[in-house]
Amino acid sequence: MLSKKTKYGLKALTFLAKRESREPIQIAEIAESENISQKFLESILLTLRRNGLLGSKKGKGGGYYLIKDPEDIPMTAIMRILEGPIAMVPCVSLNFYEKCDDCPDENTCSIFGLMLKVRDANLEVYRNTSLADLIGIKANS
Amino acid sequence: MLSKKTKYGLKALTFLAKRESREPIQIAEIAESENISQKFLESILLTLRRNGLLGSKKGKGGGYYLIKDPEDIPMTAIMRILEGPIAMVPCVSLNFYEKCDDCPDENTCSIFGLMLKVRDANLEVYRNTSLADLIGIKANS
DNA sequence: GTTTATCCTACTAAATCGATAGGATAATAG
DNA sequence: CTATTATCCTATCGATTTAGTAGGATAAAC
Repeated sequence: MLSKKTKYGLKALTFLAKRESREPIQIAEIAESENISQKFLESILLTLRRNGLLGSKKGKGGGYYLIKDPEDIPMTAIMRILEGPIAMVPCVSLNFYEKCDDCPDENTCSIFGLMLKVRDANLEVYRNTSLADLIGIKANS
Repeated sequence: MLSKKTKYGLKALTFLAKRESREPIQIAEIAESENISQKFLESILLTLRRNGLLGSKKGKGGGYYLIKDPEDIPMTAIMRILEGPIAMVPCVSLNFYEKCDDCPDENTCSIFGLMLKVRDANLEVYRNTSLADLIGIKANS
C-alpha cells in the first residue's frame, strides 16, 4: 500500500507543477487545497527539499517551489525519496541493495527471479513517467 | 516491502511444489528446511489452506500438501491471499476496491492514472507467473 | 488410549505510520 | 531595530501493523 506520506507528497508536487509560475507557495495553501494536515505536509515538503526536489524561501512571501521542470523529475526519484526502495525485497534493489537475512543464497532463492521481474515492471513505469505526466494523465490514457 | 508472511508462504509453497509426490509434509520439515519459525509458518500454512491452496491431514503421517498442480496456481492468487491487494491504492484495486477517504474525485486525482499503470504492470507479471514457474526461474531468465 | 500433528484463539514486543507540539531560524516590512 | 511571517527542526505520541509465541483443542493413526 502507498503510504499517506507518498500520496500527500505526490499531490503537493503535482499542485506545484500545475502552476505556470514558480513563485513560492505556502504550505498552508497546498494543505488546504489538497486536503492534507498542514503539519504533516510540512515534514513531507521538508524531506522533498532536503532531497533536492524543492526549494524554499522563508518569511513573508515565502514557501516552496519546484527547482526543476516537471518533465525533468522522473517518478523513480520521487518514489525513492518518499516511499523508499522500489523493489519488494532488498536483495533485488538497485539503490538500496542489502542481503536478505533469512536467505543463504540468492541464486537458489525461489522468489528471487519473480521479485526481479516485479522490480523491472515497476521501474519501467516509473522511469517512463515524469511529474509532468501526472498532470495530464487520466484513467484512459 | 514484501512481508515475511508472504515471503515465507512463497518459500513453503515452492518447497511443496518441488516435490514430485503430493504426500503430506509436516510443518516442522518445511520450517527447518526453509529456515522459518515453525509457529509462524503454522499460521501461514493455515491461511493458505483456508483459502484453498493447500490441503492438510492431521495425526501421524499428516501435514500439508498442494491441492492443485503448481501450473494452475497463478501468482495473483497467492499474492492476494498472503500480501493483500496488488494495487497500491484501494481506488484502483480490482479485488479490494474502496474509495480513497482523502480523495473527493477519482477522475481529478493526479495519481490515479499512475497507480493504474503500476497495478497493470504488476498484474501482468503475476498473471503470467505460476507457482510452477518459481521452481525454474533464476536470475537470468 | 496414547501418540502425533494440525487447528485455533489470544497475546505480546517491536516497529512503523500518521500526525502533533512547540520552539528556533531566517526573511521581509515598516 | 522590531514585529511579523513562514519555514526549519527535533521530539513525542497514539494507533496500527508486523512478526512471532503460548497453550490448549481437535482429529487421525497406531
